[in-house]
Amino acid sequence: MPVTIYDVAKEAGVGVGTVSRVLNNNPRVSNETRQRVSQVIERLNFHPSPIAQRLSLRKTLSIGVLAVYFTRPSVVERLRGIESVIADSEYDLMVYNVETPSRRDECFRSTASANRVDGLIVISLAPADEDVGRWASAGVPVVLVDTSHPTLPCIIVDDIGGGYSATEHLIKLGHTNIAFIGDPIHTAFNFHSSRDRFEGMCRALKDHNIAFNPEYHQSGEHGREPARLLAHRLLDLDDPPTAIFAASDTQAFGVLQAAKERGIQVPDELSVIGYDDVEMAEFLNLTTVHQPLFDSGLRSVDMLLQSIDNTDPSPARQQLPVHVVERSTTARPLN
Amino acid sequence: MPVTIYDVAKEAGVGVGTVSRVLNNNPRVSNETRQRVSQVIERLNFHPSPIAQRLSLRKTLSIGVLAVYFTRPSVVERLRGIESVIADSEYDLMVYNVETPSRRDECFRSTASANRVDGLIVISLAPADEDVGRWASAGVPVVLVDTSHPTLPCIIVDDIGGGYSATEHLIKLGHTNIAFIGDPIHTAFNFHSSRDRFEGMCRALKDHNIAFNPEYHQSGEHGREPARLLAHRLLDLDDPPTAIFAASDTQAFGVLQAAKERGIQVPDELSVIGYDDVEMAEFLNLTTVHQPLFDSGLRSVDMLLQSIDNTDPSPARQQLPVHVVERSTTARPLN
DNA sequence: CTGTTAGCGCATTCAT
DNA sequence: ATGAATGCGCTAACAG
Repeated sequence: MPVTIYDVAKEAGVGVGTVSRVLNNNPRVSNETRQRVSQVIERLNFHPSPIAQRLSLRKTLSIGVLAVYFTRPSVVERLRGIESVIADSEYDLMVYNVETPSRRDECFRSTASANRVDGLIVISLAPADEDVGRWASAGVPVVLVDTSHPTLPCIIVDDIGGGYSATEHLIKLGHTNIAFIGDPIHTAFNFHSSRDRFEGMCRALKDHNIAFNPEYHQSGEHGREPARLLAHRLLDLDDPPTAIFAASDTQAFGVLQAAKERGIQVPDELSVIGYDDVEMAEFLNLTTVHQPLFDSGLRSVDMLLQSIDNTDPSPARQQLPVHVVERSTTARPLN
Repeated sequence: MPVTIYDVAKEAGVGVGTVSRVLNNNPRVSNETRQRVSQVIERLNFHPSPIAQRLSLRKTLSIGVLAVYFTRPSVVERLRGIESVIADSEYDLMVYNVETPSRRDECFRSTASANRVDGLIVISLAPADEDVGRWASAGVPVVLVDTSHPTLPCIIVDDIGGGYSATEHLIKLGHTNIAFIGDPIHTAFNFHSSRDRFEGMCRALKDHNIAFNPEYHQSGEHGREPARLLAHRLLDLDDPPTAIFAASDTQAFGVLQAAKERGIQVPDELSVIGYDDVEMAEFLNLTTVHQPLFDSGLRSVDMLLQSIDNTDPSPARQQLPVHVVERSTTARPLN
């Protein structure tokens, strides 16, 4: 039913090889026949079958993106960066959303067989050596975003540094009673960012000789609502914190909500700082740590395309900068 | 380099046909050989090449989703619905994000050649008859979401009804000075939802014998910031509205921001109602019109898969219900 | 039940 | 410069 390269060849009175050549802008074809063939292609509205091309080329012409909770604002922003460069390439974008460990394993496995994707971008998921081995032996280039592995190229942000900066910002304002709200220590996906940001906080505290009250460390499922509950718990303390550092903007929003519910003024009675600088952060005037999400997606594709072309196996490692964006949820403590 | 079906066949001492049969659970294989072949498949870690399968089956085994601004909260939610059912199917998900008319046209065209996708879901973009014709002649099933066409199956929400309900909610509260903030009348993509919601508003006003002040109709680029500016313009009026209906939650957020900037109390001095009920709406206690976004994605895939299997050309048309969710940004007008 | 073979639509030698 | 032939990896129809 669909028109094939043979139809074009016959109609133009040439061989399929010639048609293929004009299709691929191969210079080894006379201008005259090129014209003629092009006309026929146009007239027959012929489009080469991507699938046949792929089989013949032994390439899938598509790159896969493996994301956890691709509905989260930060992930969406990364995806947008990825899509923006893929759109201008010859590749198709295949999205795999994972929300359970089993789904993750399935995705890790299925992408590791040849002929599925020409390259893979993994966001925030830490692959095991075993997974990395499978990709390697299948010859599938992989670049990691917001996660890392010794033998894989990756784009990371300095979460420890970010946590440090956020805390330092608070300290310089005069806070010493600083609390932290983050993800559980052990998540199903072994996320590291919340942990690292907390680590950065601890270092900053230590560098400034501020003792950390263990009660000030609260963690729970990622999300606004859990964070709201944790904030209440913090505010219920005999000696409540004067500032709260949330491991993500989403969680910071929960803190804001809790403060509002108790009639606690932000930033006068309580300073709040988040992390990510998602779009809503600006709207809510949330002081937060900005990280280049869109850019991280962008760069990951660049790296991937590069490692697809070059067989250069240099496991590059880019660390993107972060900086705190001061808005109106942080201020000097009252007394 | 990759292990093929031939390798398996040779290793197992059978023909490729047999291997193919066990691969596809064809019953015409003795249990004994099935065992043996399976073992070899396992041992060689063989995975059939999807591309070769596709070429042979004359199916792409992938479905495309064409979305505008897939970073918008409402779109993300739809995508999530789509992905959730695709993940459990044999199909791959290819995402095409369009942010310019030319990119849209390119996508419309490229998906309309056979062998690109087995089916297509188009979100919020209104295809021209010409496009529809191309898909039809290429034999590509298409289902529309949040947009429609006489000859295509589509999932829509009752935007007019939603606009009507939102307005009625305001009217019942006692408002008569009701303004509207929406997208431009003519957008690059000819979006209809904002228009329809406004239409619903007009009908409600008319049914309640309330005259509409033309000055109360403001439209501008979609987004929080433009909406904020429009809200200020509204509030600058000699006879400012006591309630504002925004065509989307994002725009309602802009209105909230403007009110805050002027120290206008919401809902006491100004009622605000949005549309969509995105996640942030709940956080901000925004009264809004809820529409089943996730569900719309879900259903669209169901319809698509169905119209891929059945050659049943019944252009189904599902209209999903909407309802206003009353939270804390609407109240009786002051006087 | 199972092996063999002919496509699927295109890219690519290899001759010419 | 161009046509013919071969292969990409798999499915399905056809023999046996």
